[in-house]
Amino acid sequence: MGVSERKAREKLRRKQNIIDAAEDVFFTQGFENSTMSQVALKAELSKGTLYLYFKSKDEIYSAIILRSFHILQQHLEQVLTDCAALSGFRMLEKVAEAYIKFAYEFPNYFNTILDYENSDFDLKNLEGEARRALEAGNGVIDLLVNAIRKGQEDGSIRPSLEATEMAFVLWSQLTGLLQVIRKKMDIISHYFSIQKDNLLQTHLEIMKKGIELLEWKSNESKDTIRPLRSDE
Amino acid sequence: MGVSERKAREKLRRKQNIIDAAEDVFFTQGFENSTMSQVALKAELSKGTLYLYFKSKDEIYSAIILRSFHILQQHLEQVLTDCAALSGFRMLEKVAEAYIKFAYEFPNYFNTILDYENSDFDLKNLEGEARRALEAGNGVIDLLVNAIRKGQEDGSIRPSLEATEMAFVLWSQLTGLLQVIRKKMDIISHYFSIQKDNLLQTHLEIMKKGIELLEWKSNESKDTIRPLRSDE
DNA sequence: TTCATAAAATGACTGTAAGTCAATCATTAG
DNA sequence: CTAATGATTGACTTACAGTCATTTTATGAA
Repeated sequence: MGVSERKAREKLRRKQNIIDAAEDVFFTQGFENSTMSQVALKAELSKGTLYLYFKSKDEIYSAIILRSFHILQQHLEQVLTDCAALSGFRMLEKVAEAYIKFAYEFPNYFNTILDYENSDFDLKNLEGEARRALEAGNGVIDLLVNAIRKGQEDGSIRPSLEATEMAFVLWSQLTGLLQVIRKKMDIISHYFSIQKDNLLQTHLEIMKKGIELLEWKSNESKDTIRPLRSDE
Repeated sequence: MGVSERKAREKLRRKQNIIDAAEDVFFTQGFENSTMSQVALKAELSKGTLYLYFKSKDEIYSAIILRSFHILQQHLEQVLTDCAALSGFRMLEKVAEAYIKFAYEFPNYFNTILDYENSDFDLKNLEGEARRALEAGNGVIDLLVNAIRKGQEDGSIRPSLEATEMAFVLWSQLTGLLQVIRKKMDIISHYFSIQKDNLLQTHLEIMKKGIELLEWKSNESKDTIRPLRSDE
């Protein structure tokens, strides 16, 4: 008969509509300054109805976080597909660049990822949208792990570091830097004369030296002393 | 006559009492779950009185953040004093270790620093306790900048990277990693078999390779290919 | 000691927003 | 057409941040 299937589809669609409306409201006014009534108005539903689809305001936000990770994951997967011919290390560089690009092209989605990173997750917390968001985040880590493994096999990445550990470290470090840039750059630049592009450049250079594995050639020992900046 | 001086001192002391009480309440129950009435009760004052000393609940939290940065700064300064004889790079390593130690010895203060890092600061936002917290944070960065400059002068740190930029990158990266460890480690370990100590170890190894400047000796080119793990 | 003035403290009150639920409306199937 | 099931509603409850008219306490001059 297909009635229950249709119902289920409609329920899904309405859930997505609510998330769309919530994104609109939250991204415009900020999560704290937004009310469920505003979301309801935008979704053309009553406040009570929202609670038939989501347990709480936070649950809606978790659904947006889940979206953010899915979008990020799609972008990173695209990059990895496009760069399949490159070395594992080069792929990892491309992924880092893609994450940085994501942070600037989708500032609102990136902000939700930052909120996710700062939220406490304990095992009780872990159900519904929140669990799905976590697993989507883990999916992004898996992409990194694969690139790192490839790099360790093709000899472009130091094999002495365990791939999963390295993936978490790289993800956490870059997210930390992007967080400072996003949240504090405007103000910091009143105290220090630094620019976000230079911070990212510095990060990428340090990481390159930190994880890349170079073939041994005596005239290329990049770790050794040099008179001046190697840039440009 | 000294009356107004005494008044000012008493005002300061009572402000600190309120912060003490707020720490107690916020650290026990979490900021969101705490009420101003609870803080007032703990401080043995009425709710209204709190607002004579602080503009808002957030303002009290900012005062706690300020404390956190002061405590961290004191610890890092102590380490830098103790290690004055070491190379700039070794000092930087010691500072990183001290920051990690701080995160574990003062979990509540460290958590407030994480909240600070995730909070939006725009120029209007920037007054009162919040401004002081920001400047205390900048003080920590200055410590790093000095160690880096020293390392670049004594030849232990790559001179090609600008010291202030590098300080921000190092601070942001390590904070990012500590954030993931603090907020997600419990749950992540149900999906990946990783341990916090290994993540920190990996981070420190990568950073060492990334920023340390080595004297050129052909038998020490650490970046070159090697058959197996170099650990142990 | 007394009293007027100012400073500090109070807690009942207001406004706002998350979340609930009894009542209403819509859909389906017999 | 109608009963039953499911979806929707918005007035209501609860909780808390922040306010302010009133009360209490401290100060210093007479």
